[in-house]
Amino acid sequence: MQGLATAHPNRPITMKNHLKELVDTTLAALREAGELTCDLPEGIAVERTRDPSHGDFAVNAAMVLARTARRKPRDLAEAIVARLPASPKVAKVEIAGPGFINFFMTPAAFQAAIGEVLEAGEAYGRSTAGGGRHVQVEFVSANPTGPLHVGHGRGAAYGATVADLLAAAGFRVHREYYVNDAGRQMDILAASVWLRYLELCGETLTFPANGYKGDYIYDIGATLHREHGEAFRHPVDAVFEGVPADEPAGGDKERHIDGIVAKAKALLGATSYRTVFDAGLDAILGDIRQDLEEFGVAYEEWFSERSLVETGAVDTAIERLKAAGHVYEKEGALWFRSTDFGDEKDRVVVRENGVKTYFASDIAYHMNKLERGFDRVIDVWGADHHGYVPRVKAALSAIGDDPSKLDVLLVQFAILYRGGEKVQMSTRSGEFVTLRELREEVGNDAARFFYVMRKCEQHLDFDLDLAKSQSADNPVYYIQYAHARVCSVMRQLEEKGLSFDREAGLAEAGRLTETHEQALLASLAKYPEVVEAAALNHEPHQLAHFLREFANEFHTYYNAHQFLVDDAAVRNARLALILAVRQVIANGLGLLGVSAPESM
RNA sequence: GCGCCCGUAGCUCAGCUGGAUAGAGCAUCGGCCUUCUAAGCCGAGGGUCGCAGGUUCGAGUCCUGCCGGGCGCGCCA
Repeated sequence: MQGLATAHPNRPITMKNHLKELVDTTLAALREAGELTCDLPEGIAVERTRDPSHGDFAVNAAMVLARTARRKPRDLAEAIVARLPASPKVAKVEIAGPGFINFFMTPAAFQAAIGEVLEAGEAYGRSTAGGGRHVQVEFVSANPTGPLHVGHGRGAAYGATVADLLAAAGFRVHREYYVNDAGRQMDILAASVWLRYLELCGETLTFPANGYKGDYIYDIGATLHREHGEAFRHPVDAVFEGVPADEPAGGDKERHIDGIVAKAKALLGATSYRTVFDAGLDAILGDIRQDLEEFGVAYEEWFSERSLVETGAVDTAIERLKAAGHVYEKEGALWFRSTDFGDEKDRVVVRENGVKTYFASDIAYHMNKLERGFDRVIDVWGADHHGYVPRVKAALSAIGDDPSKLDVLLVQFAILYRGGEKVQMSTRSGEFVTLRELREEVGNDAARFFYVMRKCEQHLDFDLDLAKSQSADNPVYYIQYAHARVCSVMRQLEEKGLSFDREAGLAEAGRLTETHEQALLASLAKYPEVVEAAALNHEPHQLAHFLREFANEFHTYYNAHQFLVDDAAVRNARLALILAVRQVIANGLGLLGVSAPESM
């Protein structure tokens, strides 16, 4: 009853993989015997059937082989079935339709899942598909110029879940946040903080149109004022003297803000400027870290862009592009000829004014990633950055790295709805909906779940009312409720003075003959396949959908049958089953970053 | 104009990388609580998979061309 010798006690092989092995063995045997002379084409797969009358699994090998082997699918199917090794898990094999080989699994094969789940516990669903390969997942990486908003939230939930799924699938995962702590936007932040600070010192000024206007800038300015007094105070006249006019005054807001940044650096001097700069960076980055931590999102590394600049990595990257002959000068700027690698236009790496572009840092960063020896590098970006993918891959190609090691996963926008109406978000006025506000409104569990409910390339309609509702309509509560119900049954067991014997339950698994029970057993066995597929395809929504359906199967069972029955054999078997259900729900929700409450 | 993503039931979406008769939830209508939590369950109706071609044993899925929606096309990040 324990399956084949290939099964590891703690890492039970899935039924699907078991059948795949049987088929592979058979095909190899056929070739050795000379019955099959052609090579094996791609696409031979074991699939779950949709219709139970077709068995539990189907293999398409005969149809896929038909053309290259120049034989009729049904003849091939018969040849395969004739050589198929016997398995205690397989009850019956049939050839059907155009040449499908349908497998009917034994009840014992399904019942074994309960023991496997309870034995593995939290580890159930983990696999070694990743083979310990080292994969980096970089996600969120929002500029530390303000709090995370709801758009970042989706990237956070998605990236964290993809990372956790990959870890569950046997990859070594390195989660990383790229901190853009260098560059113009950060200088603008520092200038914004400084101006608010000057206001607190008593200066009166017109705040730049292009400055950061959020309330948090005041807070940082206030902290600065509290800790350093008037050490950084300069008269406004000196600050604005010679600075190009701002946009509302008929000027250019970009030139205006750049002028103020230059003044800040000049008036404050390097050391003081750095203090102001760091006050902004540290406050905002600290806030982001705390926000993500509270959201259940953890990182192995916070990688500093500034460190790339300071170690000369950016210069090295440009030198490598130059040495490879893919750089030229035009109109005073230094260009990377990315069109040689499929990009639609060439890109500037060093501007006319001598300042390196963000893209230059990013080339250095991705070079650095591959140098660190990751087998795969995954970037999770907002979909509005999709135009950026070709140029990064072009840069990797240009310096002789392998661009296929980089996967960029593009996450579409999340649109919030409240009362059926779109929630307006405008970053311009500084009045955006922050991730923290969202978490406070709907809770971490609903936020994490809703964010990954859809494929990443699908626009997400985030219904705030639904996320908050405590009803069956809300998939999060629906799934959590299934978990809580099992816990409740176990509490009732004690209150009623009844006993539960797990070993007896496993031994009596043959008593689980109801259709509801068989559906649950099949789902228990399917769960590891779902985790693996969700991980390899970077599709957390597959797991979310599975859990919704799985919870439905449980609620149906709950309503149809009593678990705490007098017949001890049946009771033990049913309780063992629902404990396994509880374990799978807890494991699945855990991978999604959602809690599994014991009572609701 | 060019590029990327999306188009499946009234609404929101799945569809396991090309398989067998296209599925859920919501909404609508009709049932189920003296029994382990009704935060639940059961049933019914609802479809030209945007349109037109093509590839093959087989297409919602792959290719081409249109149509519609979103996003992007800076010496910004």
